[in-house]
Amino acid sequence: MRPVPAGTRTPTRRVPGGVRTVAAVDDDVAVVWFRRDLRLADNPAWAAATSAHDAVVALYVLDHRLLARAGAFRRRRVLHDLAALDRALGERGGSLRVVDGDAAEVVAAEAAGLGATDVYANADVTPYALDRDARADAAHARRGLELHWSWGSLVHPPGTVRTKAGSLSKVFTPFHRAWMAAPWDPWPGPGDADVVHRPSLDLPDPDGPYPLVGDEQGPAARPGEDGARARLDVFLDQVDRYPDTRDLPAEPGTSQLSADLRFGTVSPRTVVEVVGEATPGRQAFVRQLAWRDWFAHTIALRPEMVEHPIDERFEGLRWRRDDDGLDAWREGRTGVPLVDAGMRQLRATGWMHNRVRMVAASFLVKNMLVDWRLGERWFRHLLMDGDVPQNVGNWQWVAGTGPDAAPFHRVFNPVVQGRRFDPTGSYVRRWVPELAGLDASAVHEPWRLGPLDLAMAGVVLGETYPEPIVDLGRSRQRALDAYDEVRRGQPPRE
DNA sequence: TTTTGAGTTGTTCGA
DNA sequence: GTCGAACAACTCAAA
Repeated sequence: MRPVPAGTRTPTRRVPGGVRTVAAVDDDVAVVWFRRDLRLADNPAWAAATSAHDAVVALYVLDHRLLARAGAFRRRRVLHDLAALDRALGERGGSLRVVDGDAAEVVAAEAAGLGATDVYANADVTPYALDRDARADAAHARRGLELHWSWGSLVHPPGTVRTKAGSLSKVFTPFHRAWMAAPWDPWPGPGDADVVHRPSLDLPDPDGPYPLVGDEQGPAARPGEDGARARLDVFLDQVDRYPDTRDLPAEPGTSQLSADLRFGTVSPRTVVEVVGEATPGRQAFVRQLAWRDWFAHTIALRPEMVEHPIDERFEGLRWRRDDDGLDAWREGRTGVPLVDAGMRQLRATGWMHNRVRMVAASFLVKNMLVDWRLGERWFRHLLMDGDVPQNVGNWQWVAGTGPDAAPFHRVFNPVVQGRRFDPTGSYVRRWVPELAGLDASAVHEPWRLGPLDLAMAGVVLGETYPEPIVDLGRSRQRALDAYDEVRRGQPPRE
């Protein structure tokens, strides 16, 4: 990195009419490559660049391959977050320069075109990102540029939370202990470099002509750092009740920060610092962020887990092919109310309550005996917070194919889960309105009512609402048998 | 090396 | 309906 020459500082100028100019060519300009860290506060790459250089260009590369794959909710969210970042940069006299192309090549070309020698970015852990970033390293090296990496998306970077033997724990609890004890050097604050305005592509219209899957009725959450901070403030008022409300899908008991953490509109360290550990509720919430780090660290070490069960024995499990069932699951018409409610919430809003994610995932993998990878793909597509390490990690956890496998099989019973966590049935009634006439005692298992009682509630099973596509008891046993077979290494029986 | 303790989020059964 | 006990019975971390 070039030392900052004294006396060459050229402030970005505003000319009459509000058109901002490009910084002078002889400025010491660096590039900050934004990716999943769409914030200026508590952003190590941003801090490093703005501290070491006179001026910075904020760069974002539209990856149309990723945008096309993302569901409409996530795509909308990231485009709104980018617009918010652009506004925040505007307040510093600059803007976000948006380009498209192959990021690995484009970033280096942009830096070279600016006469910059240094590029700053926060690292990522997915196989896709690792490949792209390795190619970016090579492209920068070819041009004689330096690409500086920081960690900004995790509380602790991969490799820094170890067991006594120096490895990454395969069990969460010891990881959590080590994670809590890991030392904390706060990330440095930003410097006062000028933020340069560069001509830019327009951001795609967030509501533009991409194919839609859901019905797009989701609430328009406030994007960007301001939105994240507002959500954090709301959550702080209720975090002390978190242990009591976190599992109730009808209550606003969770932080609603998942998409913010996904796109980096808030720093996970900021969240940990602000929440603190003063009460059991705060401790329980911070523990969730340790899970987030744990899955990221695990995938950094085992990138193949995106496509393959960590426990290789499960490659041999004979998953059922059930195209109609998979469609029913996706569309929220399995006939199992809590599952259907969650799947419809996902389609309609791009978000599903975590408790219900577990129940819906368990239903697909255990009761339907469908390969977890198909469910993972669907969730990842639709979730606004869809994030490979988190989604894959949680799906493998539910499937029992991943780390931290319990010594025995856990098959969630969606009726029991519904009675326990949606005791009034209000969550089900909200998302499965055709069951709205059923009371709390019947809404989680309408098939237990007689036709007369159902008719009085306006329900005709098989017509207004499906019969369950599987028998919960029998399908549970089928899953236990299939899992036993695999775990005991027995050859498949014919 | 061996041993011991323990494991996010569960289910079912019977009193 | 609620509650406590029984179930399951593997793998990892750490002493």
